[in-house]
Amino acid sequence: MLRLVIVDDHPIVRGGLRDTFADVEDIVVVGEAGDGAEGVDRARSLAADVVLMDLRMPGTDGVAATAALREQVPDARVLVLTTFDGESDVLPAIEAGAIGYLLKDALPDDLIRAVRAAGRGESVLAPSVTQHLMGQVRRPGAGTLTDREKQVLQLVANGCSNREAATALFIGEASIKTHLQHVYDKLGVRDRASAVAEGYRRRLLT
Amino acid sequence: MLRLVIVDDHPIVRGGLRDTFADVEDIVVVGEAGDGAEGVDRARSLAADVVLMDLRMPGTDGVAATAALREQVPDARVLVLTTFDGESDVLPAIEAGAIGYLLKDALPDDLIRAVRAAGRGESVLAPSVTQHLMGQVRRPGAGTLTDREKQVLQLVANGCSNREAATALFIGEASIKTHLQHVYDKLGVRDRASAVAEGYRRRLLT
DNA sequence: CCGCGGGTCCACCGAACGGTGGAGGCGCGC
DNA sequence: GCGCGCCTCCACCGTTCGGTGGACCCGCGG
Repeated sequence: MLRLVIVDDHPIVRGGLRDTFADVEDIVVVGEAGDGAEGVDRARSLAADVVLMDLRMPGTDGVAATAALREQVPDARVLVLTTFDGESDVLPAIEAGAIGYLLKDALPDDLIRAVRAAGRGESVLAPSVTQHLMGQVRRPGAGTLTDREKQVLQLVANGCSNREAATALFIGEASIKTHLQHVYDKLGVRDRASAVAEGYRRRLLT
Repeated sequence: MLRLVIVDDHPIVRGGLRDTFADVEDIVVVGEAGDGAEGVDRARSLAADVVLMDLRMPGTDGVAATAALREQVPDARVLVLTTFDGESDVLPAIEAGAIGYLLKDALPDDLIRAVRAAGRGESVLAPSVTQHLMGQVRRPGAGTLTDREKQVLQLVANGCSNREAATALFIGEASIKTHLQHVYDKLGVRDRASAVAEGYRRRLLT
């Protein structure tokens, strides 16, 4: 029997999750919490096996709570369940010790399977998260942009369209597009805006 | 008679500028330099009235050279002449003490007029630069994004399309577009990528 | 010598974005 | 009560972007 604690600031969401596990024989929801700090308390006092953790919450957020849990309740597995695959949340959450990362658009069955997997110490990631994570891990050789790619990204950050960047570097627009595609692949993003964001996060841009 | 010094790392560009001023009666090009440090020396030893300064150069760049000039040769006016309106260069250059900021696509006549204006201590800015600068100065009330606008920008930085951001905030796609338009206006940019860049530069994003 | 990575370029397509000019609702302060 | 800022939403349009699957050239090193 897996003892599950739900941490989410929305009562509606908590209700939905409780329902999801209501008639699952091997899982019992032993507690709930509306913010991170409360979640850590509940998980400890109720000896949770698995904690379903939302990330964006008022007060102590999910990442901080996850880190605290790993320290204070090492036996509890944290399964992140968040609304959007804000790529920026994935790494912090996993670094903080989350064992899995699902999106709230997951099917109930998937969620149940993921909780069981978490209970066994296995990792379950949403597909899009997996992809993003691979982009990160693929670092050796892939996390590093070539000089040209950095140049192009910098120009894009400075407001250049592809055409303008092409003029700036005295090359064709097609080459800019190719470079940007490579940048997207290496940074694990799908558009120029988030590529710029990643560029700043990784201190590639000024 | 205005004594002009040209600082640019490209000999071709220097040649073109020399030609531009060749038959201007009230301006004489008294010296050239290929990098910032050299430019400061020349401007001092040749008693320059105006220094045409490129920004991107190997070694001492234009911003550093401008700052050095303001200190060592306070009588010399620095007129920045750079290739692209990389918005990121405008503020540093002006903070460093440049009196004007032109783009290299300026017409020769505009350039000549700008040098004369610089000699008189007047400021000349390229139109797009002016706009960007106003976006900066318009800070009281305009440099500050509303909470909603910051939320939208953060989502965009995290890789959301307009549609995804709309779903995330439980509002319509049209509202996202409106918010983004306001963000563009306030930050003085024209697309989401450079909005994200500005967001990081102004420490609005994480 | 040949592979490989980096840089350059091509064509095509659907989708997304940016620009414009509106509109209404809400809360706040004067 | 009225104005104003903020948030929400609409339609239309041209442009740009992203995705795909190639292609060639060059320099370096095995």
